[in-house]
Amino acid sequence: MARANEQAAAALQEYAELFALTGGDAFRVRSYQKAAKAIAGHPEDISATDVRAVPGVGEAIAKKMEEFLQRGSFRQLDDLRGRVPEGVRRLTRVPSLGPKTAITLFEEFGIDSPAALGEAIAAGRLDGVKGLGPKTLANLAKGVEQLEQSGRRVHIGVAMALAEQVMASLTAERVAYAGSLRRMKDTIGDIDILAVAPVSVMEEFRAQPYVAEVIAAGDKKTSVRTTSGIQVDLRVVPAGSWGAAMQYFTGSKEHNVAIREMAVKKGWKLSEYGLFEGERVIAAESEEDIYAALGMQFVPPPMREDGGEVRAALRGELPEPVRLEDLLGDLHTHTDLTDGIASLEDMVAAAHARGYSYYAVTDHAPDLAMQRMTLDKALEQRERLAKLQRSYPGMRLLHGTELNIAPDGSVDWPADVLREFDVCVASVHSHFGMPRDEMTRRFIAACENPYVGIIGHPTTRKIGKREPVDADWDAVFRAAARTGTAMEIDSYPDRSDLPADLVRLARHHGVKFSIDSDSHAIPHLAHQRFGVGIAQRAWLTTDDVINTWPLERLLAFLRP
DNA sequence: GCCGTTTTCGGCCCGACTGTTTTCAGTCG
Repeated sequence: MARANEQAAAALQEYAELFALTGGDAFRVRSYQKAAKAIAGHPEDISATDVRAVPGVGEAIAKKMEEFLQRGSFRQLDDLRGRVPEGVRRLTRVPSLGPKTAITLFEEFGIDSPAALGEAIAAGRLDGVKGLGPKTLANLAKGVEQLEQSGRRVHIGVAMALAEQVMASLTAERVAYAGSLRRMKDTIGDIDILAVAPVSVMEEFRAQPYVAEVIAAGDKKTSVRTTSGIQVDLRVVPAGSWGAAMQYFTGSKEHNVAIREMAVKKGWKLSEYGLFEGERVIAAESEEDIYAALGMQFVPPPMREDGGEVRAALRGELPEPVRLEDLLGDLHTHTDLTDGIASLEDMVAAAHARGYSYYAVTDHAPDLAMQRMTLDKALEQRERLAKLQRSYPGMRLLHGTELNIAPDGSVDWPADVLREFDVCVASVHSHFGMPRDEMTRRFIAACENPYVGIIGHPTTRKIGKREPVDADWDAVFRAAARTGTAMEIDSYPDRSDLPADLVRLARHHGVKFSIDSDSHAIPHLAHQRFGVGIAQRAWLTTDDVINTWPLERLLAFLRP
């Protein structure tokens, strides 16, 4: 995805939020949001083409975007930023707190941040206020607490985009990211970048426009806080110690402790500069050399969590984790027939360009009323897909649907409709707060539907925004294994759902998985790499992942 | 602010849930 698109879309999205907070017309807010979404998902770089070509962008938004491309902001955005404190914007991050309440809290009570809201509630300053009863206040207090707990961590999509931007901005012989980002954790606290470069790279780094504050500036390490609030550490390392430095700074700390203990037992010393026997260098230039010298298999970064990988690697029993290139297709994607922004034809063309053997289109079904889906529309799409199939002899197009799992576990359509789809993904989209036992029954009922092949984004969490639902996952996974229902690893980075610990648990029960992008735009197709990271963290092999399987095996699995 | 086999103004994805209210506002997907 072009960086200019992302940044321009983020500015427009921010403007939409601020516009709503200042009481702006709701339809205009929606226009801005819609345009922001379309720009972010537009395959062409808007700094190189006319932004008016993006659907939902008219003259007024185009002017704003052109000004943004010129100078990194636009006048109306500057105005509103000056009028609304940053903390008031963060108020709307509190679940169930929207723009109307946020602006009231600010204007009438001077509450200008989630923390201030927490204090006001605790002090009883909002008791008896019209529209804010005791339950609402209790909910808001809980929401504030959740928000504070999630801290400054960001999801991997945000961190990866920033890391790639930083790496592209530096002049270096060699540059890479390490740390929890390289281990593909779903949330990232700060970003570690390693470089082989002259010391002048530090000055170049500090002068970048994304740097808001320099925290520490030295020859070997520079730390900055970026404009997005994320800390980035840049370390310059000697070329000869590259592997040792990557190994050391990738972590995890626990993994490194285990590795270093092994080195000590052999009378050696492992540091960020290399593996040494006294003064003699045993290995330092590559990570592979270091692991080999220690008599163990190379451990892929996502598996470096001291979760048994050291022992397995010493015995040569480390499984070969699934790789991005093992995926033969994507089984959960959307088009503009529901809430995607790209047409069926464009999505399929983009999927073909990625070299897939098969590709499923799974737009929403009628129970999600806002999507205005009907059976007629679905059948019409099936015909279009069948016609399109003729143009793609090497890629099998699968007609699927993303069903909605109702509170009782039922889905949108009866059996005679479901059986005609190639792929039925079923997901929870509402009633997130059901009690644990009811939620468990809900998932089990969905698994027991013979036509449901995949449970989509099972926990429904959104990182930093919505907590996972509560269910007895052991019971759900047992049902999934028994009924041959795959659990999805939804690769959309703010979902990252299932998370790795639950994937491990599910695998233990014998569950299979589908690593899907849940794409709503062409650039989202590439998000599968994040799902592969989750799968690697959970030690999944190709045998565990149904969309690495050849078409015939996949279809046999999905068929009731 | 965008858009048009509704064509330059008047619509704009619709419905449900929650907590508040006594008929509704705000939020969410």
